[in-house]
Amino acid sequence: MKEKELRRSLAVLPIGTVMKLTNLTARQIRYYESQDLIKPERSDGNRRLYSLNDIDRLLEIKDYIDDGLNMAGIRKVFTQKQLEQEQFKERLNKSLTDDDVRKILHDELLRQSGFRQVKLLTNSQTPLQKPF
Amino acid sequence: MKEKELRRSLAVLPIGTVMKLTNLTARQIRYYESQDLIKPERSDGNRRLYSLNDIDRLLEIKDYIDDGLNMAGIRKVFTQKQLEQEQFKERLNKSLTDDDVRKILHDELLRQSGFRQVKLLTNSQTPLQKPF
DNA sequence: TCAATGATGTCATAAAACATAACATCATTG
DNA sequence: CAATGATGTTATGTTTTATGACATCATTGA
Repeated sequence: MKEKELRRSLAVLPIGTVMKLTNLTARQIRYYESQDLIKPERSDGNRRLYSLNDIDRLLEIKDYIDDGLNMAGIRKVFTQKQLEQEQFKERLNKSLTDDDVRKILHDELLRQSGFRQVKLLTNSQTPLQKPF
Repeated sequence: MKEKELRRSLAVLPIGTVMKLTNLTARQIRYYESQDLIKPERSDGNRRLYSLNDIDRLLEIKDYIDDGLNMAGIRKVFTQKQLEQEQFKERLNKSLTDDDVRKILHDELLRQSGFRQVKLLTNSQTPLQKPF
């Protein structure tokens, strides 16, 4: 999936392509940029370069405008969304490391047990075991 | 899936984007066009416009060149491939219409049976009926 | 070997696309 | 009604692209 993410964030589309893909005018697209709703990269010759993710974002902006939001409102929505996104990733990370710990623990115990059958009530460090 | 096909054949990418996406020079891309290996659309202002399918095709061309084929060879490969594609579709179509016939026949019989067990050899103009 | 061919590079020129900034328009709202 | 927000329009300068001509360099067939 990392491959796909990369493609989607590859900034290669000039503003003309973006216009066709979003049905927005260049004026609108640049204005949204001036309002910090989107931040395209630049080519060597200073041309704006957009990614597929940028396209998605512009379409999202269009939707919000249709819903009656103004630039400030959309900006808020985006920063809020980003916050949630970060929190989600953080939680995901945490749970993953917890899982790692569990896995490590499991392997450790497995090694200690020497692959013998688990006996309950042996002196203290009785290894847990899961049938694979 | 029709949606995706549409997107993939949407010609919106100018040659500069194609260069970045394929690592080919403009000279090469235009040359392959002059050799009938690819046929991009044109904008109102006569700029070449490529689709994602075109990108794929150009990458394919690159591969064939790496394999030692020349333009004529690649052209042959493509026309051959197209032939096979057409035959495949034809066969697919045929099988589909056969399937349609079967389905229609089945519905017909079902209707004639009036949801009773299908009895062969009844003459019966039994009224049609659809559940719900 | 040598000339022909194939693939690509490079250069020149004109046209199209783009960037930026300034001013115009038009609706909404305090 | 004046201020603000969103977008259109116009002007000017830069970058990209199209096309055609000529250059280079490797391969190949006679």
